[in-house]
Formats: sequence, structure tokens, C-alpha cells
Amino acid sequence: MKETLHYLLMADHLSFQKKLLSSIKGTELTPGQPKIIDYLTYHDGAVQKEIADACHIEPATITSVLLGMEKNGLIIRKNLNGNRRNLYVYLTDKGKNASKQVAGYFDMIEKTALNGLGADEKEMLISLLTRVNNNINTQEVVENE
Amino acid sequence: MKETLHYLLMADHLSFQKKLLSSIKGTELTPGQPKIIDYLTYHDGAVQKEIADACHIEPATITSVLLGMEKNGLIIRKNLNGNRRNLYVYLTDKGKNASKQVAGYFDMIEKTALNGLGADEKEMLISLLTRVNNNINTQEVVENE
DNA sequence: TAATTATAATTAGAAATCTAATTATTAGAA
DNA sequence: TTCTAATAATTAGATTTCTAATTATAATTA
Repeated sequence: MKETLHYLLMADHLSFQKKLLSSIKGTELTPGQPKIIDYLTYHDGAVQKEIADACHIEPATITSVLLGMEKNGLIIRKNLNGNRRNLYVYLTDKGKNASKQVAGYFDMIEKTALNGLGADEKEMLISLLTRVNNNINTQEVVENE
Repeated sequence: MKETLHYLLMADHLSFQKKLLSSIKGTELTPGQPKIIDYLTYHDGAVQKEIADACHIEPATITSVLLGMEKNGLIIRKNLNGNRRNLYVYLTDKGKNASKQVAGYFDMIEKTALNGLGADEKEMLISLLTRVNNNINTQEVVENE
């Protein structure tokens, strides 16, 4: 069981997440915020729906986390071009500072995680995980024969 | 960013999890239960603390999920050998039925996820994920240089 | 143009999760 | 043996997350 893909994906992801959460202990960030900040770092001005998809959480969840981030001054949200349905999300200066911190934490843990892997092995791992991701997201799950 | 390890681990894990949750829709299982059932399938009679560690969740969380599972007749918990601190957890017959179902779902999604990968590639992926897991769990995260 | 359909965001309510503190019990040290 | 330290489980309270339903708006179709 320890050798199944799903067990390892869970173990790796949650262990990584746990390291990240202990990293942000000193900051005023809450557990749900780093991944959103990470996404906004590279996609400032994204619409809420887009952030939800990228972070693999539901729109309802984004609403509540962004509300907290807005209250805390990390982001601002605004309508654009007379479109009153989409809300575009931007990091404030405070949010950008947090973004730099968060990026540093992610990098450190990533390095730790990949320690001892050669460049070819890293590449292989990323490639295989990408293929798995495509498989899960594009294929129908079929009943066992 | 889409190519970072942590992003792929999150994407793979959460996409897998989402498939699993849609699989258990028809059952009366709640989202927190399958991974515990999966663990008990191979470790019936485990102590709560052990289950928590294996499932990468906190003891407090286990307490609340197991309470629900016990109420629903999926497990029983008992003290053994006069030790009144440890609680040993066992699947009931109902729990064992659920276990068979859950194992089937995990297998199906696992197959879907690994579609198109050769035996050597699967082996490589498992091996790399295991090394990453060891790295995260055994090494200290170091400040960036 | 008007009606229908689709989409984005939110709300409400529940489950899963966390941390910190507490309780009970066991193990180890003086 | 008694006191102290460590451990397992629980409780309390907060955050994150979900689904389902709702609201508001935009896009499409008749």
C-alpha cells in the first residue's frame, strides 16, 4: 500500500504542505492563502474562477479565502470594462511582500524534496507527474474488468 | 509554475482525490473515510495514533472521523491487554464491505492515472516519489543561500 | 429585441482539518 | 515506590473545504 501511486501522491503532497505551513508560522498568513498568493505571483489580475481551477479548490472556497485576504490587505478585487460579473484579483504591495516570502519557502522546500536527484531524474519525475495529471484529467475512469 | 514539483504533487493528489470522491457518491461514505478504510484494510487493529500518522492527519482529526465511522457501524474500537490509553480500531463486516468497494475505486483510478506508462516508467515514478518522500520527512529545510 | 441558457460569485450549512489545551494513562527516573 | 516526563485520546474553537442553492450578470438563441 505504501507503494501505490495514490498513497505516495498523498504522502508527498501533505508532507510538503506540512513543511510549508510550519514555514509560514511566523507570518500572519493562514493555511489557505499561500497557494493563492503563489498563483497570483505569476497571474496577477486573474479572475476568481481561474484561481479556483488552478488551485484545485471550489469557487465557494475561493470566495471565503479571498474575503480574508482582502480584509487583511493582501489583495484587492475589482470589476473591469463594465463587466460586473467577473472579479479581477490583484496583489497589493503587502501581498507582493508576502508573495516574495512564500516563493522563498516554496523554493527551499522544493530543493529539500529534490535533494540527491540528478537533473535527468528531476526532469523524468516532472514529466511522469505531468503525464499522470493529464491521464486523470482527460480520461474517464472505467469499471474494473 | 505548472512545472514545479509542489504544483504537480498538489494537482495530481487533488485530482485523484476528486475522482475518488465522485466514485463514493453513491455510497454513504463521507470524504474523510476512504483513506482510513484503505489503511485499515491492510492494518486492521491499528491504534488511532498509527492511523493518523499513516494518513497524514492529526490525532484530533482521527478522533472526529472515527467517531462518525463508529456511529455508522463501519468500525469498532476497543482497549486491549488492560491498556486503557490506546484504542485499537477494527473494521466491522459492514466496514469490510466498504473496504472492498473502496479498494476497487482506488484501483480503477490508479489504472487510469498510470495509463500509457510502461512498467519501467511506473517503477521509476514510484521510486522517485519514495525518494522525495524520504527527503521531505528526514531532512531539515534550510534557508536559501 | 426578448426569452433562454450559461456563467461568476456568493451564501448556507456540513464535514474535514488544524492548533492548543486538557484528561487520562503509561513509562521512566530518582 | 513515588514523582516526573512522555504519550494517546479527546475537547474546544477556528479555518478550509465541500455541495447545493441562490443571485446577478452576460451571452446566446429564437
